[in-house]
Amino acid sequence: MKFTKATNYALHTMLKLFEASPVKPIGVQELAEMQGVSPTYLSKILTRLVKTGMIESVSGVNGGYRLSRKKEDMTFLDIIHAIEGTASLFECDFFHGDECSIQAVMKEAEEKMESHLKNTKLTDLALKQSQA
Amino acid sequence: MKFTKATNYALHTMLKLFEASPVKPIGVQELAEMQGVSPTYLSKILTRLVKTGMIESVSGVNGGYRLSRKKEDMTFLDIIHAIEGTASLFECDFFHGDECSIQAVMKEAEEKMESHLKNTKLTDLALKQSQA
DNA sequence: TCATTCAAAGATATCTTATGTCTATAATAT
DNA sequence: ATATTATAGACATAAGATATCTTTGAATGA
Repeated sequence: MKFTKATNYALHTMLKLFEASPVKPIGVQELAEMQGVSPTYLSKILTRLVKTGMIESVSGVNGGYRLSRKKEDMTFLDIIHAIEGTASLFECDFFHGDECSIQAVMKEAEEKMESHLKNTKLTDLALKQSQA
Repeated sequence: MKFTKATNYALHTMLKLFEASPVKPIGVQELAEMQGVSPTYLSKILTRLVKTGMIESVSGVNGGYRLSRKKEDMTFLDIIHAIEGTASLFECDFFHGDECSIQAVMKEAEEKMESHLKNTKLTDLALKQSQA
């Protein structure tokens, strides 16, 4: 079990967009080069962020991507869910009488992780960096 | 990102062994049938638990598997690590000046989950079931 | 209007991992 | 000895990750 590279690309791109102008979009070309990944592949990842409404895409000359929401709202969990999906990390499909007690524990554990990711926003990270 | 089915098999098997006799082993045949998985495949999974010292195997007639440690010591995290490995769930291999701040957040989140899995033992689960 | 510059979407390719099966081998009890 | 059982290794298949390439469509600037 591992987070996908796509999630890493998404997080780094979001951080970059966060630090950039909220008006002038950044082309996928530049974003991709920055991370050593092909533009078309990154674009495919970013399209998923567009669909969740976290970023906007602008076609045409001088187009690209920029944040769409208030900066303060962007949580790690939002970004991760957009890429990895929202399904539970552990699913027991055996037939038990009622709910699987093992699954209950796994779910609790997952919620601890998600809670931290939900409470951490891009803002927090930018703040951290400016302090360093 | 998902936990593997192998982890689910391992957890359920451990719970079964936990509830069973600490002396008389249970054959992989029975354990496999219980979960609708082939004996050789389950055996491959259980061998990893043997290598970490959590369970013992007994060859030959009336052989099988049984717990090897004190029941109170068995944590979810031990079992999961034995199957999934202990590597971090998120690894940023980009070149940043110092540590990647995104990775730092992800690591914290993972530790929240691991903390819960480390503090939850098979004992806790058995207790829960007897109460229900 | 027209050419250029972009993102979006679809088809396809490759590699890795998950999820097994099958067979041969070693250990053990009767 | 023989039947039973775990172990190990080779092998097979399917799914997911990680892309690339090409076409399409939208927006802009001239």
